[in-house]
Amino acid sequence: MNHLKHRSNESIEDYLETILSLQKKLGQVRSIDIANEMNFSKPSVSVAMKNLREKGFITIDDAGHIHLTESGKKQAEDVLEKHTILTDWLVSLGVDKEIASEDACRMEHDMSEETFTALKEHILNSEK
Amino acid sequence: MNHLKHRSNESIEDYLETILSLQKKLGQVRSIDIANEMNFSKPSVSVAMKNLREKGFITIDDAGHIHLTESGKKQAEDVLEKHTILTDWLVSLGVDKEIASEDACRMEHDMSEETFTALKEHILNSEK
DNA sequence: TTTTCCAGTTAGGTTTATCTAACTTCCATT
DNA sequence: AATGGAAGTTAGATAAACCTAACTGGAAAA
Repeated sequence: MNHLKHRSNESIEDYLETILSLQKKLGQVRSIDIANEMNFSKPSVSVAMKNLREKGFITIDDAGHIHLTESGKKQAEDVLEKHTILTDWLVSLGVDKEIASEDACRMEHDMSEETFTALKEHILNSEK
Repeated sequence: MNHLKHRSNESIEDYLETILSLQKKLGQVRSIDIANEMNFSKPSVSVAMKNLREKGFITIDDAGHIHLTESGKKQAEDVLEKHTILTDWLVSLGVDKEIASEDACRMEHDMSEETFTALKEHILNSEK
């Protein structure tokens, strides 16, 4: 058992994923939309957005609309892909959709690339 | 996407799992053994053990040996089972053993009972 | 017997990510 | 023009889980 690596940026990944998801759903994204979606307070999101901006994952325009940068978008897409694939797969195993999504939301941050690749391969083979 | 439930007692589960695992490996378990195994400082473990004791998951005898209570043992066994099954399964998908164990160590806290049951079922069916 | 070492504890500090309260700004309505 | 509401920010609090430094207490070694 190894207890070294630990959820370095789960919070960041969650925000980026939510931004991308809201972008698809609403067309544009403001802090308040994120707060509503994630059930966080406005200040929490405000501070988190400042952090994401400083890390170069998003920009915020004069209207307060949030845009993913290249690196932000890449990370968001990675996480969202994991979320989607995990959820669909769990549902295909018979897990309730709601629960599958909740579990995926946590597992998506914990899987190494290697494990994710192997899982995708496995799903592909199972479909045949 | 649901952002409500969040890793309530991952730390506790990790400690309980380690205690059970060390119990099997060493026969008896002291705080220092846990600190060494998990690469945590002595004070961190000391405080965590106080917490586990207060929650009724362990007892500590005069010699400083740590024993799981019924409820502690049950939870430890649950987590350890998840760890083992997840690791074995990932390995069977071609994931490197070391990485599989690391990923399992994190994912084991993320899966609902429902998901875990479905996964076990799936593994069973795949073996046929 | 004295010293040294090891296990454990206490005190206090750090980081992360949340919260509430209270403020600012701006826009829209009256 | 004044008021009210919505979005965002700032300040300060909190909780969890780790850390280091420094202490205690007992057992083994000198």
